Amino acid sequence: MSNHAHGNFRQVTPADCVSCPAHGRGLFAAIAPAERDKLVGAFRIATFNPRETIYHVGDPGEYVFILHFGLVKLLRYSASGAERIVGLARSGDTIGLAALSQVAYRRTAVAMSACEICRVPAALVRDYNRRHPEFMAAILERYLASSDMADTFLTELSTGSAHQRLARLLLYLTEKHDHNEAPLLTREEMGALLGITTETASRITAEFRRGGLIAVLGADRCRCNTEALERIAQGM
Amino acid sequence: MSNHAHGNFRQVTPADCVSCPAHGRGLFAAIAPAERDKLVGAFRIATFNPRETIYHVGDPGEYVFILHFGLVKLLRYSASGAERIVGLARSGDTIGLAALSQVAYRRTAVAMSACEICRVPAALVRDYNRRHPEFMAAILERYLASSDMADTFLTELSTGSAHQRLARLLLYLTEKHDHNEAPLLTREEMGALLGITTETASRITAEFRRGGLIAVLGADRCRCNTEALERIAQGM
DNA sequence: CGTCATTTTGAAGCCCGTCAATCTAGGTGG
DNA sequence: CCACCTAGATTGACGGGCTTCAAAATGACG
Repeated sequence: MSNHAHGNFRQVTPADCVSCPAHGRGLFAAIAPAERDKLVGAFRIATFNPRETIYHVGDPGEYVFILHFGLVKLLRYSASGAERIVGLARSGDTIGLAALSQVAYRRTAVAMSACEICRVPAALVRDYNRRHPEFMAAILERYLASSDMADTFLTELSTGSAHQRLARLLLYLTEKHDHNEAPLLTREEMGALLGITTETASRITAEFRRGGLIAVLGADRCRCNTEALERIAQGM
Repeated sequence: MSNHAHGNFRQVTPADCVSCPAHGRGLFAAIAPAERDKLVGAFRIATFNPRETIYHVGDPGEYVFILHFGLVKLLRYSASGAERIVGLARSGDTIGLAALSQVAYRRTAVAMSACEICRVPAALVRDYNRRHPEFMAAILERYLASSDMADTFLTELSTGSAHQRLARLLLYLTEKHDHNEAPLLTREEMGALLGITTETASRITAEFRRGGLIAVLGADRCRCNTEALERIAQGM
């Protein structure tokens, strides 16, 4: 199964939660540590390299995943086989919520960078919620966040000119980082995210770089001129 | 408040649930009738005319709404004020789920046709779930459906040529009706849904009509040649 | 150094956005 | 009853932005 093909899954101890990169932000952020310590025995931590699949559309939904660090893309495939990115997950985000409804995953989740995730059995979440109904608030909060992101994708990243879309994407990716840094996606990923071709993504990225709107730092990071990108995002 | 500006809200009795157009499909479809009868006293049924607002983005989320019949659009406004339709609701669908998280509505819900809705206090749903944790499954199912729709909007209705998008939209609207009928949207609504201009929506609609791909029935209904539209949707 | 994937750039064509005019239908008041 | 008004739909003309197809450049890696 593709969700077992990669990542070294190791057991989780209460100590892991204390030092967790997503501490205070994950699905279980709000529950009492003593309660959480009773659950973590069933958790597993795993790392993924770029391009590795965390779960695949159609896989039976047995786990939800809490992203500790890294960037994950959520994919749907069109009838023609082309992939479209319908969501992104970052540190603290929970993915695979469909597992809570005991159905197969609706999307494919693929690491875009080095990632660490915490794998939680969906049955355990359902059972815990049965005994602590107030936990539903935490679950609904995740779904609300995912619904919000979908709206952002539709309003910000799927409308306007290609220049505007790419500017908005860079600003979106900058949000969660310091010093106006953002992960630099491949041109193909930009295309799949924005509904444009790889060539157009490349052309505009190169243009932004020449114009000093972005500065490439490493192989996969860049620094953004947010003020200038903001102007482009708004169509000026 | 815009969600009180329209619609005649009237009390609900158990008898209403028996004859409910969304019977067997609404949020409370799975619970025991005896249990439901204890809740319905707090429900309110209302009707809305086209263009009337059910709730507005920013309104405090106090209710979830179960759509009995009709078509509702869910809107987000871009920074420039242009409206983008990020979702549609049809018979049996539940809207306003953000209310369960005790936050303001994230979208605006507007009737596109004559609608009847059942208004349910969010506090009542949260309370019922506290006493019957297994009810969470029904709630998660609604969120999953809304997530699925968002993915469809991104993959089917925001990619490909304008011809493809409009064909896919007509097929999507046909799904829930007999005899290949579909509600006929205004050109402006088509544009807001597909990320194209009103003029383009008009041009292609007229083209489809001339080509016999759709036949206008009344002011707001049409019959679709699904086989031909299917071919266009796939890019032939 | 050679290979392969990715990125960049070029050239041509078309789809769609923009601006504008015309047409249609429904509603109102004289 | 009809002239008038208005909102929405339709159609035209034009230009530009994006896609498509193609080739060259870059860079990672054995």
